[in-house]
Amino acid sequence: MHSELGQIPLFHDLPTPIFSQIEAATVLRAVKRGEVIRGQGQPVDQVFVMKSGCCRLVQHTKDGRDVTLTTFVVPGEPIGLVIALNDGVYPGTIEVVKSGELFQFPATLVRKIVEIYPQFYEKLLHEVHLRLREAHERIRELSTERVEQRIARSTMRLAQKIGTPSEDGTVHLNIQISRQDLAQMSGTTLETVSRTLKLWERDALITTGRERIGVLDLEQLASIAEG
Amino acid sequence: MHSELGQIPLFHDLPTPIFSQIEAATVLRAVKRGEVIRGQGQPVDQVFVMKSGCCRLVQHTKDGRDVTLTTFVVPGEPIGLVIALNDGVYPGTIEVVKSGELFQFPATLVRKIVEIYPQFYEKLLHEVHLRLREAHERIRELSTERVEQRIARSTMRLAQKIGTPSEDGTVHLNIQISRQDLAQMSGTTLETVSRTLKLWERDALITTGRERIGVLDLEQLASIAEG
DNA sequence: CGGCACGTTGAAGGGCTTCAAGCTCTGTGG
DNA sequence: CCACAGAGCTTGAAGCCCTTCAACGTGCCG
Repeated sequence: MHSELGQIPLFHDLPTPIFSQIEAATVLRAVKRGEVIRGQGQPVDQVFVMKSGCCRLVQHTKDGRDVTLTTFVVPGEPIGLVIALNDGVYPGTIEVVKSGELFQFPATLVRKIVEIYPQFYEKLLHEVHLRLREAHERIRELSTERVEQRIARSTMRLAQKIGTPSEDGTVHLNIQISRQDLAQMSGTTLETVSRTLKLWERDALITTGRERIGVLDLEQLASIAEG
Repeated sequence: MHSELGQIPLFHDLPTPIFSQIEAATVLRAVKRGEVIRGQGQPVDQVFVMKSGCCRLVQHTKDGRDVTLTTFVVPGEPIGLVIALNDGVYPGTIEVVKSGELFQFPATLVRKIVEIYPQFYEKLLHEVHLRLREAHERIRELSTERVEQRIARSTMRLAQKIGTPSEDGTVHLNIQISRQDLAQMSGTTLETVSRTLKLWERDALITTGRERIGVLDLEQLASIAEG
């Protein structure tokens, strides 16, 4: 089976024997927008690597509010690999934001990889470290910044992670994203997001539509984010 | 030189040659409350492991506000080891909260450790993973919870990490901690912390004093944290 | 074309910040 | 030893940012 798993940087340096073993156990799975891959609190039995499309990690609170923990998981990035090493559970629901495909293989294989090839730890460490930095950033933002700044930052993060520039200079967020989604990423409410986007549209910073955002003036958005 | 470095779990399984090399390069450094070990943005030249006392990681914003990123770094925990692998800079100021001692050795040695003994990655990965979980928790709290809840959580986290129960059932936070400090950990202002602590004291949940907090009723504090 | 999810807009109000002034504790030096 | 300075703490008042609730648009799909 030729799964194209070898194209993922995470697996580039793996010795052939273990790589073949993973490849043999890997399923390529097509997922659709809205689909829930794994639920919050579920044991990590299978792990995933994005091939195309994208996902997010959402944490649900007792009183029914949702918080998006990560910026979107894009192709090449792993889901659950580190937790698999600790026999842990998913800290939130893995939800598909943009239809695509993901590689899936049993969590037990992760431990086999690092046993045979401990350098694999380095890649995982790098990945987790990046997410920690990002998390720290968000803690600072949530602690000190105003809502409008935080929405601006979320928008910019999206633009740089999944945006595709079109010929007219607009950065189009090539994804369906609702006011509610942005609110969960910024620690605010959908109403406030709606009002804020409306203001920005009036000032020609962005274009908006139903579950659609286009960034016109990234610089001014950045200046809002900075205060 | 007998540095007691071997007592740190992080270094338990290290092969003798590399351990000796580290031990030889390690300095035991006494630090006092208020001392700044390394500044935000400074390259990671030296790395540290707490031996006694404790530290915190504080991020400074442009407009002069401070945010405490980690709960306190307690004995046995490392500072800068992961960043040393990426030739990075300190993401915030390392500040001593309680006088004590820390081990210090050159950042370049960290790469040597993992080259010779890649399993060391596992320990680092575990450490970073714990902090990421904690960071995600705080993001959820900051996004969805009221100030009083967040102050309650900060207080409880402190109690469980550095608290020492005394005979009368009080959990004494064996550390000097100001209203301002708690505010930085909870994403609020010192005035709000002051008012909140006063309320709790009136209701016999805690005792307070200048830079001092004692927890009387951990359960009720928990119920406030939960809403 | 009707239903439904998403989005807009208004009004009310509250939680928290901000500013300000005064108080208390602690360590220090005369 | 005591006064004093300074850091930490308390308390009040004003007000704003944002949430919350509610009602009504609007776009999309079967």
